[in-house]
Amino acid sequence: MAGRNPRLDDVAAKAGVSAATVSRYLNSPEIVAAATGQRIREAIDATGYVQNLAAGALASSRSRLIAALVPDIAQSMFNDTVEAMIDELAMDGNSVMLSLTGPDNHRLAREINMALARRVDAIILTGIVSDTEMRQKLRLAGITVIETWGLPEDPIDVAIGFSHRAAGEEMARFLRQRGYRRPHLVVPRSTRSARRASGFVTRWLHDGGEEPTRLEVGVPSHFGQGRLAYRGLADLAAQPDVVVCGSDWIAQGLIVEAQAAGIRVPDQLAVTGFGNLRLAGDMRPTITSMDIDGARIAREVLRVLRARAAGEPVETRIDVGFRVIARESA
Amino acid sequence: MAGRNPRLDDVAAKAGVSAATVSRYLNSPEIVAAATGQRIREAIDATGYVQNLAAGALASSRSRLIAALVPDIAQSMFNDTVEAMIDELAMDGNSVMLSLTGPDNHRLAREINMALARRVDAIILTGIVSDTEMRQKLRLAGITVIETWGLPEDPIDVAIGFSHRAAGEEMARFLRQRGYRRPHLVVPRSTRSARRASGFVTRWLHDGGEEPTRLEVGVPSHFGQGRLAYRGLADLAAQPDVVVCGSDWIAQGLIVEAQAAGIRVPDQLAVTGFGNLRLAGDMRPTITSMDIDGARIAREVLRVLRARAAGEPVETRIDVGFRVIARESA
DNA sequence: AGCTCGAATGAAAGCGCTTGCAAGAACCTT
DNA sequence: AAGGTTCTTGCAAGCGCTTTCATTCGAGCT
Repeated sequence: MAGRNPRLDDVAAKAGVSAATVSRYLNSPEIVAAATGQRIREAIDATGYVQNLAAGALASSRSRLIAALVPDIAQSMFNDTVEAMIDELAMDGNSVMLSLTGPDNHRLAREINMALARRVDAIILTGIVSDTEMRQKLRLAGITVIETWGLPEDPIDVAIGFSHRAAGEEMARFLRQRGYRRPHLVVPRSTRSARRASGFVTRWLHDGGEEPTRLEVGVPSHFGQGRLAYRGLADLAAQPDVVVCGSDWIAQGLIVEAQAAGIRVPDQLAVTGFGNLRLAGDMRPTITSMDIDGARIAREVLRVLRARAAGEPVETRIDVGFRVIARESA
Repeated sequence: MAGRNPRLDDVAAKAGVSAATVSRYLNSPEIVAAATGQRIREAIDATGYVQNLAAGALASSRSRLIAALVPDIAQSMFNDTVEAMIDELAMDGNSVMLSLTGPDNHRLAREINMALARRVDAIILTGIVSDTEMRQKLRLAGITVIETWGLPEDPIDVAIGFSHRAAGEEMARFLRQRGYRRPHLVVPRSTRSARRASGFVTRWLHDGGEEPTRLEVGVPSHFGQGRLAYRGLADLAAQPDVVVCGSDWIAQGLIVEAQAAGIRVPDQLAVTGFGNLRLAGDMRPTITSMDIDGARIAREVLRVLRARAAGEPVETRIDVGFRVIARESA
């Protein structure tokens, strides 16, 4: 032992083979003879050897590290997706480096540079990178770059998501069909929310409705903002018949506040959310929301990564769609 | 250029210095002459060089990678702490590898091995590792291991947290003093929750109360469980006057369900949560909860890591305490 | 002028693994 | 039995950086 950690050589010596063979056994057991494998396994146990992936990464220029960049995890609609991804990537022997880019993607550039410096095998972005220079840098990096939760015309590499504009339009269509006439939008200050709101308004006007009122709220979205949003209604000239919230949390907070004020939802005021989080189905009343299949996004990410690893071609734009989940609140 | 990525050598050649100097400039700019630094900076820009941290890690045996193991991130009280940690560690040039160990720390062993194989500089665990063999392995790894959110007698290395038992006792004392007589406990199936419940009961009985009723619920905790918990009350022989929930989410769900059933909180039924999440203060009624300073845990983690890096000694048990936040719900 | 000392830099030996190339062994095939 | 395959395995050259040790150079001192 002599203090230092056992290396491949030590295992090799003990097993009576070369380091190369041990390396092969570790990476693709099936190509070494069964008997040899057995001896190597024993040698590993005997020495207490722990593979050094850092050295392996350098030698093979495959780090098995994947960077996932998200704005935050404290209150994020992406958490389920991120969790599913981490889970599944771990199955393939990858590790996920989670980087927080902060509100407005504040630290995006820095975190991308960090990921590149670590020679990650892939970078998974939440949302779309707008900075042209950064996009170029990522293109040149020669690794898989996946943009999720959005669907740009011209992805950096691969995009997996849906059209926020179309989702907004769909919600407008849905509410109009249900007979609502005066929607009020509660819009978090993010590009994605803005796009949905814009889609909503376009469609609403197109269908003959009047310009909806709106309130902008900060990000990340949370329960408390729903309460604020409810109070904001008092300032409106005409009261809305439905409040379209940028997230289920906001919708939930708004409902609680409305109820505390003695307002019945949806009889006196209807509410919709976005994201179809678990709580949307659990709330009283249950919340009408827009479902995005986060697990599907995670699966597609995995599929793309595997295809790339196998050298197969992949689509560059994968639309996972969305759908309105009609419940009690609207 | 010739296709391959520029290396340290390329930068060195361009700047007219040796690779060693460029390396020094990159890692501690202050030790190279100002003029040389300037030339190196220009050479880096000119070549578009991106540092290869994987190679650096191998050569220096410092990966600047830190593993954070948490049960999940979808619905977790630790998210704020984890977020604060990732944020701050990033400032120091570290990256965080986030591993999900799953309910019951299902995949804990695997993820620890992975972290060790990547030669992380430190491992931050959520909760306490119970497996003796694993504890031993971590001790021998020779890296900083921080257990958080708990305070074992004999930490693997460093523990930063609080006594769950004491927190439970404190809640019992608080409620008793407020005049409640029949508490009902809603206990998530986790070691930590169980310990708090146990502390609560001990203290409650000690103070002359009767054995509280209880309901176990699955993990991770979420809003929907609060609703279920409320319905579970119907099965009780005697109705409680206060429901002590294992998390704020459960408390929130329970309140919503109670209100939907026409029960006034806290007049007819009081409720307490745990964690003092933001929503506890935002809910109607606001939720009485137990505050754990997650940001403080993050700060202490950082302090320990820095002290270790500087070779200074550190305490092995850091108690961040807890405190009851009395609000409207109880 | 001669000497010491610190600052700045270079040379070179790794860090621990992967992998292309090649050779030996074992097994067929005709 | 010779020639051809297919498996297994070893050799050795890296992967791109860090760091020890040694060297150079100029400044400060006597």
